[in-house]
Amino acid sequence: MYSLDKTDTQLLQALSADPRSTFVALADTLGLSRNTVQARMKRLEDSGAFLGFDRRINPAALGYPLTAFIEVHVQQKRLAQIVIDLALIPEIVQAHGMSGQADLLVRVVCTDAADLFRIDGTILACDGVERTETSLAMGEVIPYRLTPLLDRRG
Amino acid sequence: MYSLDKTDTQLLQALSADPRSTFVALADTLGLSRNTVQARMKRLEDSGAFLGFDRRINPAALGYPLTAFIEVHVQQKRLAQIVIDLALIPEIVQAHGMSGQADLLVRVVCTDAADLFRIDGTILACDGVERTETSLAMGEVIPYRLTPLLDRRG
DNA sequence: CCTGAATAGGGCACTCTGCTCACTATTTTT
DNA sequence: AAAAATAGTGAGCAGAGTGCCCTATTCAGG
Repeated sequence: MYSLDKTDTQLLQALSADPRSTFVALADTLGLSRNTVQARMKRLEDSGAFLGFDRRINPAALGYPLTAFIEVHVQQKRLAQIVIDLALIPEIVQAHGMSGQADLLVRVVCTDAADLFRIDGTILACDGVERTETSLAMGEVIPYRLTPLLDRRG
Repeated sequence: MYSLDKTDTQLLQALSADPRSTFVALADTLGLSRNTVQARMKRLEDSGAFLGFDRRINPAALGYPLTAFIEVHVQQKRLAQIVIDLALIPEIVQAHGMSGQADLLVRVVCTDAADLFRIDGTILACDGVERTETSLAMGEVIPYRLTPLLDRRG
């Protein structure tokens, strides 16, 4: 496994600060040549340091202003099938398999409280799902970030 | 508030399929002129349909292969200060304020179980934090997606 | 019937990209 | 110590994409 050196970290920092910035701009910022930046970026991509590109879409713009997290308790041996069933529910935007109280942590978006109630029902209706616990997200008090981790590497 | 029409939805679909695709490519795919695509994208940007750009970085590449979710119960009137304190912990990559069982749902990354234990301790040490419940994420069984929602508008 | 919005098509200067090549340091291997 | 791999630099070039401009056409609503 490839491990990042200081220059790589600086690259990632610069990219976090401005994900749109071009190779030319990065080279300029870090005082490297464009070739070097390009080579390192390619290496980072190949090594899997990037999960990909993203133009993040606001669910609210799509008409789903509410986000909720639903803990799902299931019959564990049916887990695989349940995941397949859940994947069919469009309002589920993400799900993690968990080790802990719940078996699954599901993130859903919805139009309003009634919609959330309906989605919860749909989840409960899946064969093998035993119980759910719903929590409405009031806000993202710490928006997703990796900057502090990058900064610590100096 | 601007509401998306069919063409906008198709644009977002095409972008979800390939976030890197250029205006030229989008115009080509949808059978529109480049000017139209550019105009619509600008409108979408201005209307807040995009949350921004992202070159997603793999925390594992940074040396944090583990992800966990920690439910945090707090003295509610100290919530604001607690959020500030939590924001100082670099391993916290995201946090939501919740209405439900817990007051906060915190997402952390860590190097190993011992590291998670330490981070949990740091959270508990914050003034006003009463209790935490930690769950280790075993995997992202449904990766973040908005495609099904977009497709439904078809 | 007229107006305004959306779209299309053309054009132009500029930047970025992907690629290649030659040259220089630095480090590793033999 | 000599040879070889590795990383970086600087230059150049063709192609693609962008941002911006202007104009013509279509079409729905007043």
